[in-house]
Amino acid sequence: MTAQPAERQPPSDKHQQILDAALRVFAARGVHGTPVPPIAREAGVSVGSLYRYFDSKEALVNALFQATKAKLSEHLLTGLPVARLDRSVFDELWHRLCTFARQQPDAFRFLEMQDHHSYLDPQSRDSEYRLLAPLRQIIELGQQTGMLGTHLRAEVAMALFWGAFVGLFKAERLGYLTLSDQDLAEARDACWRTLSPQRDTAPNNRIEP
Amino acid sequence: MTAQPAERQPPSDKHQQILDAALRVFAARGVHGTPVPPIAREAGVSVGSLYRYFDSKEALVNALFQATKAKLSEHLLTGLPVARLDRSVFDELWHRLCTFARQQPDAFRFLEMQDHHSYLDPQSRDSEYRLLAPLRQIIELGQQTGMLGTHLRAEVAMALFWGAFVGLFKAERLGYLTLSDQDLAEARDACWRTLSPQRDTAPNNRIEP
DNA sequence: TGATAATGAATGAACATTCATTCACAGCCA
DNA sequence: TGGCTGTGAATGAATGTTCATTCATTATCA
Repeated sequence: MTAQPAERQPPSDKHQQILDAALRVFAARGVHGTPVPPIAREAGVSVGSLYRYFDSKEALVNALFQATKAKLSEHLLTGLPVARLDRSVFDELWHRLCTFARQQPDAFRFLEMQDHHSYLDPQSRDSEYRLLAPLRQIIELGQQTGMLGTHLRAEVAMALFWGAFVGLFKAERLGYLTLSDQDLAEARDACWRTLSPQRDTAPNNRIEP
Repeated sequence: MTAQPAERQPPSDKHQQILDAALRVFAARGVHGTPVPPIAREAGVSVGSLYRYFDSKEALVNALFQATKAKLSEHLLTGLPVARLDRSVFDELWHRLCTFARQQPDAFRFLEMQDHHSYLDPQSRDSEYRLLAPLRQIIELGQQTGMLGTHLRAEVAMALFWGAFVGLFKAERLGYLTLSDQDLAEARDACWRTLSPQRDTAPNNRIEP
């Protein structure tokens, strides 16, 4: 993008400073609830500068959404062995979800909040799909190879799983609980049991090998 | 305008009309994203009248939140047999959740949206607790009577379950899937399996009868 | 010096809230 | 009966505030 070789600190990247600040403020107060001047203040720049880097608040929201979505996609999917979905891959995916939610709580929250939907342009909505599609593919693959049960349609399985994970961290953020590592491991096991083939009550609907 | 003495419609309750309209508009556009005049228009009253019934937008949001939360509590808990949590009680609870989400989608959405949190007063936050506390008690009871597994702390189990359910309908609202009755039944079974005692991998930690 | 970046007060649009006025009707009087 | 009046709900233009955005000015640097 820029051709500067040297910049020690990344002061060149006011662009990035602004995105970072916006993420913090949006995560705390929502998009509709956040005026532009506080974003600039948080980023340590003037309002005018902010508008030098982003055409409008809407453009800022969309850029932030896509960047954050891409960061999550990369964090979850990069190098993930997707040839098959067995227990170890599932555990790895869970671990990555947890580290993202823990290390980048603002990003996680921002992506899950709904109040920016009216701002999002088609490209942002696409970026949503670029995360969800691979995840669904992984689940479908798991079902085809018999590692996951087929008692749930893949879309339904994904909605349940994703919702459960989000619910966990949402409950923590709202102060209803505090998640220990053991809690997370137990929740992971519970989710795996939900997705894995039924052993007792289900009729035989396994796929021929 | 009309001089009818016997009020056929219940125009007496402008209060209720305004609450109903606000629910519709908030569910569609969010609280921060909704100006007051559209609410009044949707309710068929003037802005001035709205302010006769509610001191401020904030007061309206809080009244609506508490009323809606109470409606959900009543829908879920009234007459629910809570002496024990067995499969039939769980199914009944699931059924009630589904009918609420289906019949009152605006109410369901409004309660789940986060963007009104900055508006909520302590009393509204209390009303949140009045729904969650009984649900957690039910889960704890289920664990004590051995109907539910103890592999998850009750708070964690609740967060997973609630999150999964919300995720299901959120995915439908966003157009990622369409939930058939069969999907809902299968999701219900999957959630029950998540909560019920582990049969294969768990050590014996049942409670003495 | 000229070009580019940064600034924050200024601008106008959109907002929440108010209030002077209208309106419908019940009670009252002649 | 027909007109007069007090009352309080209803109205929406007016008000002051907050917002997103602009731009004249200043600072920076090559």
